[in-house]
Amino acid sequence: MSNSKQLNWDNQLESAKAEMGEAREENRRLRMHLNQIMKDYQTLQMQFHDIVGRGATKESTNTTRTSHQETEEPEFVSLSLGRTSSDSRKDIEKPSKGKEDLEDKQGLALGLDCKFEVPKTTPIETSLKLSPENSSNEVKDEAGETWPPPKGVKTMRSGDDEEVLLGNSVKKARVSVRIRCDTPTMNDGCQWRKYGQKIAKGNPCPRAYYRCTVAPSCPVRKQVQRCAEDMSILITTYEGTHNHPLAISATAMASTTSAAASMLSSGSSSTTGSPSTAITASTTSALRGLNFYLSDNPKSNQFVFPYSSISSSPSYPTITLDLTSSSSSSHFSKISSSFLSTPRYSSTNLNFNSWNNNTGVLNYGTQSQLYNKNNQFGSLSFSRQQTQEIFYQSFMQKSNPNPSYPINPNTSQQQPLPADSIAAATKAITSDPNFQSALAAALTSIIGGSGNGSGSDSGGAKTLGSQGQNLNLGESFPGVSNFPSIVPSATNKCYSTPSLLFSTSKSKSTSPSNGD
DNA sequence: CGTCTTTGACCCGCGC
DNA sequence: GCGCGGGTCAAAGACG
Repeated sequence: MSNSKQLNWDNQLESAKAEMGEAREENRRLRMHLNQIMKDYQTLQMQFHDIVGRGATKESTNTTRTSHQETEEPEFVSLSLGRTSSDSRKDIEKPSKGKEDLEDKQGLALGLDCKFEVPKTTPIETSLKLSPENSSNEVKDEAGETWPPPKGVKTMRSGDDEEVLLGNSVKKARVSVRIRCDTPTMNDGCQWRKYGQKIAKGNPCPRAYYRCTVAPSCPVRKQVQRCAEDMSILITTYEGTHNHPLAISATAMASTTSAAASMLSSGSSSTTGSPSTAITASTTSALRGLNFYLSDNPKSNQFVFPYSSISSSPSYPTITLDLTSSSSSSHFSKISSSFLSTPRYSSTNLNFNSWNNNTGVLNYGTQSQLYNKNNQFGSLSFSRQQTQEIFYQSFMQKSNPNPSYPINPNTSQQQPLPADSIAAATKAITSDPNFQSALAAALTSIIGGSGNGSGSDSGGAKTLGSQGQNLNLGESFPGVSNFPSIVPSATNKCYSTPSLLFSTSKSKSTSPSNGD
């Protein structure tokens, strides 16, 4: 009995080792990639700062920009809010494409470099995969109300030029984000001030109105409301484009919003309310960012929003990103599919449920298989508390795999964790809405990652500070100052876009320190 | 004391 | 024209 058992063990061990070996290699490769990406990022950042520093001659700098854009893209994308996408692509491709290409697919790049593989030339006619039913549904819910069309149509508010540019004939496009969140609002990296609250028809939950206060003239507003059917779902609707530099954590959402605006504007020309809309490359890229790397299928320019929908009511087109799922059990997969890839792949990607009991190791190892399949992040399995770090770690481990993070096959080997506890934790994660939102946020932020330098982000501390703080990755990652930030936070906080927002554990009181 | 949230009132657009 | 509903304003209160 013991013999056979041991044999069994040996076998398992061997296979595990083999897997680990593979994983290790992958790891190394990824690390290298990461390194390179970091370098690129830094370079770009520097250039970007350079440009920015030179000035606010931005208007006229367009020409200059183009030359620089290639490098500054990551940040630029965010700042330009979807208008630059097309340019951005350029740079994206620029960095050793061949290599990155791979990573691209792997999703490992996580948009650090904003590598949208958007088809270059010309706006792509992409068919948004939207479910009309959904769209109508959701939009009805949160976006159904009509926002005043301050900019394009009615009046040009101060500093709304951008919007006007985006769609003079289109009313403000809005982006609705549905996410599971316990907090009254999700931290999207911006600073908001509540200016009103109303009970909307058809929803017992009051709708709160927020205004971006990062810049006095910023036209961006958002509505926050809980879903009537599922109170755990927070629906945040954004409108407008920031007319100021954005905090790193805010860029994702911002770019999405503007991207949506542009997309919808372009789409509106064709058919409102039609499931498919013509999108410009820029839009795509931006939205992609929001979607956490939907699908990088080379074959498809298809802009896949597995859980998003577009609704173009005659005057107020809205994109709804559903980062939740109605079924609590599967909601995570939904999210994962949202940002990892198309649904068909999603299940394989984030194996929060797949715990290797035999080895007591989190399933990172299997990534080799999954990895090869679609390379979207590999398969990551986390234990709740470690998840955040793991996630983060997967980026950071570049130089020193932290033994305490089971994600690393090597380490896991050294530090087998009690399968039970981990399994339980994994389960917990899977079912923890907070984690989902945090994860989503993290991804978003990573993707949208860009200049946090503004500090506006942290400025949100006052308003949103309570909801979460950004701990600049730079802190823990000296080399990268503007790297996406990590936001350790209270368990029940939600983050929509901000950086690596990891809910749960860590220090929930990191707020004030970082931002500035 | 300053800032932010709350909340009732007001304004505006839309449908009937 | 009227009523309804959404969105915004702004005074008052709360909080740090």
